[in-house]
Amino acid sequence: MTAEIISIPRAALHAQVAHRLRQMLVENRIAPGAKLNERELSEVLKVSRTPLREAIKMLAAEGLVELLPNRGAIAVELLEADVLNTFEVMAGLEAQSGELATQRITHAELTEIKALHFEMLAAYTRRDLPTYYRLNSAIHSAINAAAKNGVLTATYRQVNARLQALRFRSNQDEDKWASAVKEHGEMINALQARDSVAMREVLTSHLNNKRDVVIAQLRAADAQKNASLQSDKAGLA
Amino acid sequence: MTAEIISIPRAALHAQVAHRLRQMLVENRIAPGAKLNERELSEVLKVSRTPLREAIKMLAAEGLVELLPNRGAIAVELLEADVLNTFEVMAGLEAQSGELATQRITHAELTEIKALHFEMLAAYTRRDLPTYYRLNSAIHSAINAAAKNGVLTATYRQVNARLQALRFRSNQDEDKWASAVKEHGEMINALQARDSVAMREVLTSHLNNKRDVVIAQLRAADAQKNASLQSDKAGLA
DNA sequence: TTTGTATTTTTTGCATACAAAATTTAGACA
DNA sequence: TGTCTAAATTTTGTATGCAAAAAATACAAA
Repeated sequence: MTAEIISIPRAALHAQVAHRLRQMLVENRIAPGAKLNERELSEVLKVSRTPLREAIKMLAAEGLVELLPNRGAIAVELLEADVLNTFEVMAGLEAQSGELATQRITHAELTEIKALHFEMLAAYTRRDLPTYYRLNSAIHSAINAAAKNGVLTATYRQVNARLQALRFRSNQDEDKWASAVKEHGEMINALQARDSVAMREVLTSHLNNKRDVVIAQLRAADAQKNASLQSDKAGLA
Repeated sequence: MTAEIISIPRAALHAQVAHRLRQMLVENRIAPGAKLNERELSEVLKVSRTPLREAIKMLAAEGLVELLPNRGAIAVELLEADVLNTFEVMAGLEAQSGELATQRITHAELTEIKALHFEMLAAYTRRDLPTYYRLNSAIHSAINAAAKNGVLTATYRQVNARLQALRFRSNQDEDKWASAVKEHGEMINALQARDSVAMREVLTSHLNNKRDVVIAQLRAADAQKNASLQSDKAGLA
């Protein structure tokens, strides 16, 4: 008797590589604007260049890297304008997800989202940022899933992927954090009341607030960087 | 003096191949569900399998083909549910484009859209379907461009690409066509009045109507196919 | 005929090899 | 020292080769 059928034919190499690269990009282990050297990466990931290149092409189609003719690929660099644009689209997608979710969510789904919400409140109370983030994005995904539209989910995932790289280096401002939690409460209420207008509104402003937090962080990081560049220069002079 | 820099380094092979495959998929020259045989395609396109495979991976990331582990790629088959989902997302994206366009459109852009609209009316009057379609999609693209959000444009293009394959085999019902034209007039008015609420509404219902037309065509085509299968069976019996 | 199985053929997936382009380095000259 | 040019090196892009998996075929048994 063969034990449970061996297979589970683990993902093809190019898919594995794409996954790992995606992770590296999102975690900023590959800096924005940095070149993806094929020989180097193929050594690190221990695969030949063929599946590596296939993976890079997928990431290019996803918008995570940019292809320069005869010069390989670089990790995309998100200028402030890009971030604003991305959040604008995300706001639209989340608003639509929420709106549809109020119409299509099942009792079980709503129950689960409420449970996640309480878990998130616990993480918030403990100021446990990693857990908070995890639950936060789980809730947003659950709302999206409740909209019962696979195309919307795929689109949402793809657009959101670009922002992950930014979110990674973020620690919250207390006031903003408090309002984000409050907004989440309002989402639950709107969902429960099946109030699609309210849902759209709260999600739109929620995303706008997220956008403001991220932009503020970006600017702070930029100022930091410029300051240190300045002091370097002074040191050299 | 070097004459103008020779370059124009025409797109890399994998990009050309991706372009041609995209076209073949959209024009239904590769049937939905059909397998993409690598050897065969590489002979037809006169390239080796390497850039071909890279192109296929890009199309997979774009959602135009599906990758089956160890079994290559197949052209995605859009079930009715997928079509509905795609139109739902497109409606959201178009509504957002229109809304933003009312806020950001320039005088020159509006003027050009009006001109395109009149050209489209001419094509409609002549019942020149191909020209009508071309102008129709030019107008929608122009509205999208007026929203001044590159991420929105990219997302719009990608989601829309899936539908192109369907639109291709469509000839209009007279009444539906008339209302589509009327809705386009309302768009122009809303844009001119910078009325974002009206713009959102007209685009949403415009897309819903498009959806209904496409679904009706799909069902008609399906019925046709089933009928002919039935008669084949009868012929054999 | 159908069904199951073994064998052949085809096809995919990955690695390697080679060509072309870009980058870097070295050297000549001012 | 600085700058331009040319050779060397590196890197990307494409083709080819080989192994493993899937599909097709042939054949035996019910």
